[in-house]
Amino acid sequence: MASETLLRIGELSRRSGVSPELLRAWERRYGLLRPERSTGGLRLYGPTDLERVRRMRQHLADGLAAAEAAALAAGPLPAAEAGSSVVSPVALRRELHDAVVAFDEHRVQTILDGVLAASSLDVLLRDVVLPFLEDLGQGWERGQVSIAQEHFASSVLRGRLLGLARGWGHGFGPRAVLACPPGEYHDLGLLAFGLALRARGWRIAYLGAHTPVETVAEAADALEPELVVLAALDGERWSEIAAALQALAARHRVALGGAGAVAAAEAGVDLLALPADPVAEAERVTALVMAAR
Amino acid sequence: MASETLLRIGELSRRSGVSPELLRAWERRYGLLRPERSTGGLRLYGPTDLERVRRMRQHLADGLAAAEAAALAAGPLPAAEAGSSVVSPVALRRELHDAVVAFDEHRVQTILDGVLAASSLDVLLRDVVLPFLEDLGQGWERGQVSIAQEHFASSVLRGRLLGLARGWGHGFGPRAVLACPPGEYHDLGLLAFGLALRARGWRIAYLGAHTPVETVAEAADALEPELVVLAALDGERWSEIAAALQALAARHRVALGGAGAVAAAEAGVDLLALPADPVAEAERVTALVMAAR
Amino acid sequence: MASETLLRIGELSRRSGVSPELLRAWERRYGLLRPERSTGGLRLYGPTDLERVRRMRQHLADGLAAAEAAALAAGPLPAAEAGSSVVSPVALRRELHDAVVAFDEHRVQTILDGVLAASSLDVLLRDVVLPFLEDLGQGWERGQVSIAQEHFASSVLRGRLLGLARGWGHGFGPRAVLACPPGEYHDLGLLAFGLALRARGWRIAYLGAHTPVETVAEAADALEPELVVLAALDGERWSEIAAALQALAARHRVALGGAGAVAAAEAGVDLLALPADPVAEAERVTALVMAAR
DNA sequence: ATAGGTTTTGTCAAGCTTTTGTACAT
DNA sequence: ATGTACAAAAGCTTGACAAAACCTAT
Repeated sequence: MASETLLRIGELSRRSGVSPELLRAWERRYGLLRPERSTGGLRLYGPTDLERVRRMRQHLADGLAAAEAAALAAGPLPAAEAGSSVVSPVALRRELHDAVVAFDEHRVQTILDGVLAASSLDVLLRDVVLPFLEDLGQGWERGQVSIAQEHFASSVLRGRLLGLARGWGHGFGPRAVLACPPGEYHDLGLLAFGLALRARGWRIAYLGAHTPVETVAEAADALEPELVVLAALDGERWSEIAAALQALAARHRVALGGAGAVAAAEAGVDLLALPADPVAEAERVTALVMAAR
Repeated sequence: MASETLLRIGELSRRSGVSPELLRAWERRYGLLRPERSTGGLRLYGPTDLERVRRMRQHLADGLAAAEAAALAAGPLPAAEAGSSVVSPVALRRELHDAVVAFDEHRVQTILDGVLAASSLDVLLRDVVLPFLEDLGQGWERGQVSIAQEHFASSVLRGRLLGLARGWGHGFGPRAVLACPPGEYHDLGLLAFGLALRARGWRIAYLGAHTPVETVAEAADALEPELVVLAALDGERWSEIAAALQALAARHRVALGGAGAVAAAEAGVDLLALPADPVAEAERVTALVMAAR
Repeated sequence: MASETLLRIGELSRRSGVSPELLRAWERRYGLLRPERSTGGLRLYGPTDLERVRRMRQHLADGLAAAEAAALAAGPLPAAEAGSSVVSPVALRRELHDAVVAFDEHRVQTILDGVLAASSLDVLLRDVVLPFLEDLGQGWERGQVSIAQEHFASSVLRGRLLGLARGWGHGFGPRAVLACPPGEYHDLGLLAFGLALRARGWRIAYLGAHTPVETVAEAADALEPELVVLAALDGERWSEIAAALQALAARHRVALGGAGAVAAAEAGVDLLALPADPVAEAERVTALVMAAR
């Protein structure tokens, strides 16, 4: 606790990636940091200052003006970062794992409640649920989890994510139609993508697993969405539906996610690939659509 | 209410299918509409005007002279169809149907909210959701609903039911392990059965669609439930897994639900059939288990 | 409320997809937005402005004239859209407060629906409803909330919680008899406790506010519950009924909740105090009963 | 239905100011 | 380390303009 590591401006600059001049400018103009001074007048920064600078940069990356970013970053640190019960995503995933192994649905729910209360939806998806699903998808190579537990976990998570999805068709943002291609029954990643889009203002029409491309086309023709997204864990799915995809892409903007999406997208015309994780791709796609308007 | 949507003539024309010139002619000749005017003199039509134009067209199609048609259509609108506070299940299903056809997720949720506020879970399941699913399952013989809308509806309902299922693994009651056999992906009926059990105090472990019988056995061996339930819409599923079912029934009490469940249960030993609707069967099974205690 | 994210026009443009020039034109011509200004005169937009712009665009897409679209979009935001998917408990309580002050029952229900869909019942009770009631009581003391508003909030919340309580006497778990002592009319905390118990599998018999201890004893003698719970906000209630409580505790396990419960429990024999919040106490009591089984 | 004039609305430009990262002199 | 300077980026106001939509009258 008492071991206070005080950094000088050069070290803070190196750790934060912000030039010393700029750090001084932020201090002078916005009072972002209030470093102590050495007897010789050198700035000495405490451990929270680095976190403040990181928040400043995050807000700038979000598009806020420097003055606004600083006003937000200079405020008190939210409890999550302040120190007490900072549970790492890794620890959370292990807790989830234990709860699933015990078929303890209530504990799973409680853990998710905790994450949701302490952080954002993005964090829940990117750092907890999706990595956890990745483990699931890899067949639990350590052999500690049975198929039964995998089914159980899927069910509970699907319920939770669909709960967060309530009302996601409502509003005024751009529309997206989401579906998995025929034969693909793993829709949790797509669900997460839908939630990440929703958090960015989109309206979602969700068709779920195992949907024929013609069916997707019907919905797209009816709704005229800004984006149609198909996602599959299994890269085999794409080749069988290449022709139908092309027909769809002729009338709508179509994106492909999941394994093999890049290859499948390159094999066609006017197909957008979503190779990265759902949250990142939601961010990217949103920027893209906003720019196109 | 200040929130009145005023349309200009072009939009009214688009929505009514009547050319702007004709709309103006009807106004001049018969006084069919009395639009407000913008400061610049443009016509601004209120929400009732569209209805008036539709009535005008209907009367014309019925063979009335334009002057007569206008005289009828210009009259006051009959009291809106709004109102009826106590809604019959049939009306609710039609409302649900309309909302699904429009891909209006929010409306679906609102309708379900209303049912849940006014009645019990049993009513929601037995009289609304399950009959509605039945219609879905019959392929919407009237041809008014596409596969896309069926997928959409399944998704929304699954989310809703899973939301009601939260915490259903917790408590003191008898345990049930629920799953659909391999190849069966329609799990909404099973979900409804689980909820009906939960409302009667059971603890539920839900494995969901497409679960190998061996996987069900794993879970059952781990949890030692009072009851294991497999359900399938597709009666074909049972024969392929008859042997595995017998092995399971040797160690646990096993019940089969859905189409062909009676035949499948009679073909084996110690298999309980659940032929009636999920709510009724939940009641029966509960009585059975209580008696056995 | 220092943590308000203010956007400059460029960022609002990027997020909404509307050019800065057009945003300024909409402001000048229709007063769509009323941004604050920086000291230098730059426009600074609040978080609701983005939603307003989205609504404007939607109305335009629906065919409304810009002037009409703006008139609709400039109005107050409906509760459902105001918040993004996941909101902090603090923000939720503020929203609830606003809805109650406006006597807007539908908005209250919508807010509660959202919490219930996104989180568990425990969260609804522990982090939203109960703190909200606490705030409301204090607001009333300080004269910021009228008695009418408090009554309104109580009745709406009671209706909602009772709706969730449907069927809670059913099942297999341990039984609990719940009541408030004579003179005590605030039963919402007790209701919340009952729901938290129910979520843990208990069967609840609820006698409600202002119940003579003899009446509680009658019910307890008939039902032989694992636990009898009396709760009062007003600590004065206990002394008058100390003797009757002792008689009850001789035949049943009795717990006391609410203000002064600890003192009252210590003043007697075999009385269990429930000093913490209802959810935590429900958890504790359940563990206790499970251990005893 | 057409013609000729008006209103509405999105876009653009010119000239000036504010904001902000970086550089430089002390 | 401090303080000042500077220039690019972003923003402000005013004014104008043209295409689309709409008006009246013939």
